[in-house]
This record gives sequence, structure tokens and C-alpha cells, in this order.
Amino acid sequence: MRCNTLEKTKLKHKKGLWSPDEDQKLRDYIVNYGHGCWSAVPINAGLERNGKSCRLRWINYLRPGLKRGAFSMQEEETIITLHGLLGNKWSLMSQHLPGRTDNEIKNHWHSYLKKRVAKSGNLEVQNITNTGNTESSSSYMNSMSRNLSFDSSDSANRSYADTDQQIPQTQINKLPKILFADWLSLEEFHGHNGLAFNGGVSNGSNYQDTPMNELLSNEASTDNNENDNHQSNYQNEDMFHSTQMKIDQIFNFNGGDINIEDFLYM
DNA sequence: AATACGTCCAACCGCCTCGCG
DNA sequence: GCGCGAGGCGGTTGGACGTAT
Repeated sequence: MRCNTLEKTKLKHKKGLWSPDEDQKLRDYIVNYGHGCWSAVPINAGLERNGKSCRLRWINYLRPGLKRGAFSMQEEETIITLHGLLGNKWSLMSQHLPGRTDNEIKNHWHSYLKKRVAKSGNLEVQNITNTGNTESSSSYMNSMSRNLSFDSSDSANRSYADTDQQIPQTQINKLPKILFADWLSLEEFHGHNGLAFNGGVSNGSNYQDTPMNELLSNEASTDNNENDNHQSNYQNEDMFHSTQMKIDQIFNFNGGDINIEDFLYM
């Protein structure tokens, strides 16, 4: 993927915040000529920035159609649900939140939603502890499983480490490492003992133990076994269909139309 | 009013993948 | 097949701003 106009000149690239003048130059250039090869953009637009910086500025700030301002409740719920499904796949999430950038979603998650999720989880824990009501454990499980995996060593749980929210270790130990977001009840879990997924780091990247990743890893592992299929990963047909229903809810709401098979290959 | 501390967000960095030569 | 550059992505950082003391 090489450009005709290579950025061979080793200019001293400016860093830091963009000035309104720089924004205007970049906007004018891209509106008139398109970005084409990003490394050529700063040269042609008369900017002392590198191509990457221009691309980022355009995508995250200047691009038409971006929503600015607070996230709506629906957007937040979508992010939380998608995070439960996808893990830190911000760019994938942004595809289902029109007008929002991956950076924006990521920032919002780290600054707000992560804490909100942790807090709601903690409240549930308090209810269990205070009342000793075992029935509430189901809603607790739903709440917690909505967004998190439970292997205390995995990266998803590290999100708790940088907040003051603590999940009691006894709770963690009782929990499966993965549940299927909020569509798997505790009862379903107990009815499907084989569902506790394996944790661990995969392929050297920051890989989180989300149901999505687990499905993907199962998918990868089934490449060598053609007798397996996606549906078998769900333990039974009911679970497969309830998962499909949940995905339908999310993606139809966002104007999409997708099935589990599609989802796996997004 | 001054300072410390916390939060948020724009931007940077490093890594990975892809495609061209 | 290999090397290189571009593009893309997620993690991290730094500074601006708001709030508490």
C-alpha cells in the first residue's frame, strides 16, 4: 500500500493540540481533494504534522457527521452491552454507534462507564451480603456478567484494580470466568456446567475473555475439526437462540441485521 | 486566593496487518 | 519470500479544566 507521493522529507513534525488554523487547512484540503494517501496530506495541505496525526485529527474531530456532546442513555447501554460482547474492540463498537469515534467511546468507557458498571456490581454485592438473600444472586450474576469476565487474573478484571471498587474474592471464585452477557441467568449457568470458559491471554495481544473472544477462539480451534459448529459452542439450541435474540436486539436497534455467524466474522 | 487533587479528553506511541515492489 | 511503508487499532500520556481543601 504505497503512495505515489511518498513522505520522504524528514520534516520536524509539530505535536500537541491542533490550532483552528491547522484544522481549517486540513479540512479544506480533504474536502477539496480527499485524503488519498495520508502521508501526503500534510505536505499538500501545508501542515507541519505527520500523516498519522492528520488522519487521527480528521477521524476523531473534523470528519463530518460526528456527534459531539454527551452520550445518550441508549448509546451508553449499547456500549456496555457491546463491551460485554466484544471486550475492548472500540473500533468495532464505533461501527454500531453512528457519529461516535472509537477514541470517544474508549474515553467514555474509561472515564465513566467502567466505574458505573463497577458501582452497579458493588451495589449488588452489598445487597447479597446485607440480606443474605440468595435469590438476589441471580440479578447479581446478571449484572456482573453483563459486562465482565470473572477470572481474577484476566485483563478485564484489572479494570477494577484502578478503581476503588472491589469484587469480593469469594464471589469471584464462585463465578464462571465468562457468562453470556445479560442473557444468561444464573439458572441457565447452573444448567450448563460446561460453560465456564477458560481464561488467559491469547495471541500476545491484550485479549480479553469475553464471550465474543471465546467464541472466536472456539471458532479458531474448530478449524481443525469440521464436525464442530458454532451452535455446539452454546451447549444447546435454546442457548443459541437466546443469544441470537440478544444480538438481534442490539443490532436491529442500531439499524443492523445480523446473525451470530455474521457476528463472529465482523 | 492559593494549592492540591481528580477527571476528562485529545493526541501520541507502539504494535500489528496488509499490500506493493 | 522479503522488506518496507501505509493504515488501523488499542493502550497510554499529558495538559486543561473543575472541584475540594
